[in-house]
Amino acid sequence: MTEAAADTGRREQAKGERRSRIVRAARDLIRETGDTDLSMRMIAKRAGVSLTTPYNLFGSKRAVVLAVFEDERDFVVRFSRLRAANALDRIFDAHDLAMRYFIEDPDFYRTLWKALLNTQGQDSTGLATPERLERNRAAWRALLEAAQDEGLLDRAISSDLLERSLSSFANGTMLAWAMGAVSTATLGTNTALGYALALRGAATPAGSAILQARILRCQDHLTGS
Amino acid sequence: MTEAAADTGRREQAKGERRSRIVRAARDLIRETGDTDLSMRMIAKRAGVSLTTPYNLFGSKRAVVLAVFEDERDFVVRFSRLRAANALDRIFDAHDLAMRYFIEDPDFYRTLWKALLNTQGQDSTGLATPERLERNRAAWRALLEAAQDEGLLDRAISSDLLERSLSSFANGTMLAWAMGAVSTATLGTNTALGYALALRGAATPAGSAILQARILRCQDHLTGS
DNA sequence: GAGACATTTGGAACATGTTCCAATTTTTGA
DNA sequence: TCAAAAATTGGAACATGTTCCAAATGTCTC
Repeated sequence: MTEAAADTGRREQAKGERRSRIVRAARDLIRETGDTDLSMRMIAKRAGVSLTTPYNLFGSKRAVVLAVFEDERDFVVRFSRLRAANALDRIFDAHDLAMRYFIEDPDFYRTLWKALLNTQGQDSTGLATPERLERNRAAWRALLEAAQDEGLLDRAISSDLLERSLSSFANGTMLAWAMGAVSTATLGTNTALGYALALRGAATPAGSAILQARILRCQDHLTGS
Repeated sequence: MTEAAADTGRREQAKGERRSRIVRAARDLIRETGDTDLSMRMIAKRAGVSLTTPYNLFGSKRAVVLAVFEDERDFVVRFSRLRAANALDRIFDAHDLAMRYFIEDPDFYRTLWKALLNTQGQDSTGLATPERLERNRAAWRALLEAAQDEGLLDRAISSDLLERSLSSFANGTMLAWAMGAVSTATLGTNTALGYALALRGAATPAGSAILQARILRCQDHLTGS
């Protein structure tokens, strides 16, 4: 009996097996039928389990979809590889990294988003698992603090609150996108513009110049051809 | 037969009567039972109409809720009465005006928001009627352009895009609030901070000073006691 | 007033998310 | 090996949003 037997017992292992089969079934169904026909009964049938099993393992349809979302999207691990010259550019590289998912597979992620917005129950756990959320926030805060260290962002403005603002802005744009008010083509530039504006509101003179250039570039891209 | 008889016929009048009875019933139900028990069958019973009538008149439950929302909330008409010294302060006064609804009646509006987020159908008409949306946007744009005229915001940055950014930010924060990630107590300051950051990203040096003060004030309010 | 028209009505129906239950299978611990 | 514990299973049930239908009710035009 090993020391880590507690979470590797046959029972837990089978549970994990079923769990991932359900997530995979949900993902494949969204990929294939895009939005329509994503019912718990179908997911269960596809995963080869009973209808009640997903409820035992996840609790609700929303939780299943959330698991699909988090299974697909873990870009934070790639943050360390960003190599842009200054911290502000690294922030926008990270932003590109995050957006790429949505832009390259819009139908899939739009469906996911819309499903996550359905919070008729009283749980409403937000758009990510608490742990995942905290990891993401910490990664973004690190980027912001690097920009402060490089003298591009004002130290007087809390990196925590700034991160919160950027995140709210991103979610607002994603919401507009999920509802069809923002096209996939302009999604990336739209959020980049918002990031640049908010960051410039917290920038030192040195950072402000860099960000102004980016703002104007985004603007050209959105208004010009 | 009067000149405006076309839309005042007995038939249309009765329709409008039923329409407003349904909206009123939905509003009262949300007010009384807060979130739970807002079903089409209940709305219909309360309004004294058949279950199919709301579908004839509005099309979906979401459309009924949207009608409740717009019936309650038309703050734009009060914009003209804002009398703050400079255009930037007027923007924040307008923001306060908009937020007051949510802060003074959080349960009601949270329920409304959550219902509007449910877009399982393929219509997904956004968070407001197109006409209403355009009116709101125009009002905000006017405020932003006034700030440009007063030399507080940079003319090089499009008021249209800036408005879009502010609106996305507000929606993102409202989303977090509707999902419980942001408390009602901090909702106003949270959105104000985001507005101040984004606006400062588009400000002239004169405007920048005003906004920096506001940013620090918001920050104190959010972090301090 | 009479017929043509438009709407509402009641009711049933469907697919959905979710919960409950007793019966069954699988895993665990001695 | 065997009994106890834990989980899945099948099935039914409930409330929901939504749609369909024939019958009834109202309104308009002549």
